[in-house]
Amino acid sequence: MSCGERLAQQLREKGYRVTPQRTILLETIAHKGGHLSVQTVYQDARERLPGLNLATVYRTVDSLRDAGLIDCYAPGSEPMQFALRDLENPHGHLVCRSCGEVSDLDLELVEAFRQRVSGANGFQIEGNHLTLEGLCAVCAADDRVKPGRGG
Amino acid sequence: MSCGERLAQQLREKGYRVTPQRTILLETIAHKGGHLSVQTVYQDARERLPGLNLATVYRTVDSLRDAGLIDCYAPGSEPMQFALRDLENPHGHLVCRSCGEVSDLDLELVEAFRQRVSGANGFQIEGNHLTLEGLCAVCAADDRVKPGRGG
DNA sequence: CTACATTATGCAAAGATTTGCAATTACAAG
DNA sequence: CTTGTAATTGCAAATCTTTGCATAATGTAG
Repeated sequence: MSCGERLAQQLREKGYRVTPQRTILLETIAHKGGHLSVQTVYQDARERLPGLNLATVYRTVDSLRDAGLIDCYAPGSEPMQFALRDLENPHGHLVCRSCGEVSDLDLELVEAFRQRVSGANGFQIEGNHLTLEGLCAVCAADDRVKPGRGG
Repeated sequence: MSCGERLAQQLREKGYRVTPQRTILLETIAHKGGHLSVQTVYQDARERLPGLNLATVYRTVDSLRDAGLIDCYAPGSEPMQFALRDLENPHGHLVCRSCGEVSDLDLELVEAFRQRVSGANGFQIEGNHLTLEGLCAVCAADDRVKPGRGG
């Protein structure tokens, strides 16, 4: 079973229908790998399925996210991005507000926090979808980045 | 010194210029209170400053966020929302993916997590801007919400 | 108060994302 | 394989958000 087929199977198990559009989008996402934008995936997938509509890509991304196959995040004010969820090594995302760099966040670190929040508020944070904004180590060290804004 | 004046002062101290637009937007935000959308604030502020442009509101919200006067978050797929930062009681936001409810997250809970992440990745999470998605206590208890999607 | 450098605004256009609706299609059941 | 229902798609239009550029305004220094 190919990678794309396995993902389609996961999707079906979540109660979603497996359509040619979704299959091709899933294959495209898996093939490209890394952090993707809607536009990127759209243009790539369109070569194999010319009639594909942008709205479908948006809706599919939403479905894939709901199904837990991909994780989404919005780096800064740029268009949304997403990545295939890594089942071997589940992790969150840390997005640097200054340089836009996206790094991985170990889920173990999240878990303790998750439980404390759950205990205090009853709120269930989604560890896997977790995306946090802030400053990466490099930019945080750079004093110029934010303070006072007085370059 | 009025509330709006104090906020304008904070803005100036961060290196931003204080313009009529910003002043009125700040007053509007402070006056309305709670969780606001760009549209809401735009329409309200426009009554006092008819020439006000929507792009200016977007840019101002961005500046206020940078200056740390407001906190932004995007509940679900709806338009962005924001709220005046509560200096007396700094907190993050918990947004329920199911019902959209926004609740407050005690910053103390975040702090320990923040430090662990900082230690592991050198990444500095912005506690004050922190907005987390997940399921609120009510929706999490509701079994129908997500699992299997086989309602 | 005046002049200056820089930042902010308005406007219009572009880009990103969502939504309503009719036609199509996947999947389950017979 | 045929039938029926509910989910999905494409399309077009509506929303939301960002951006380029010329003009106007702020805050600083003389």
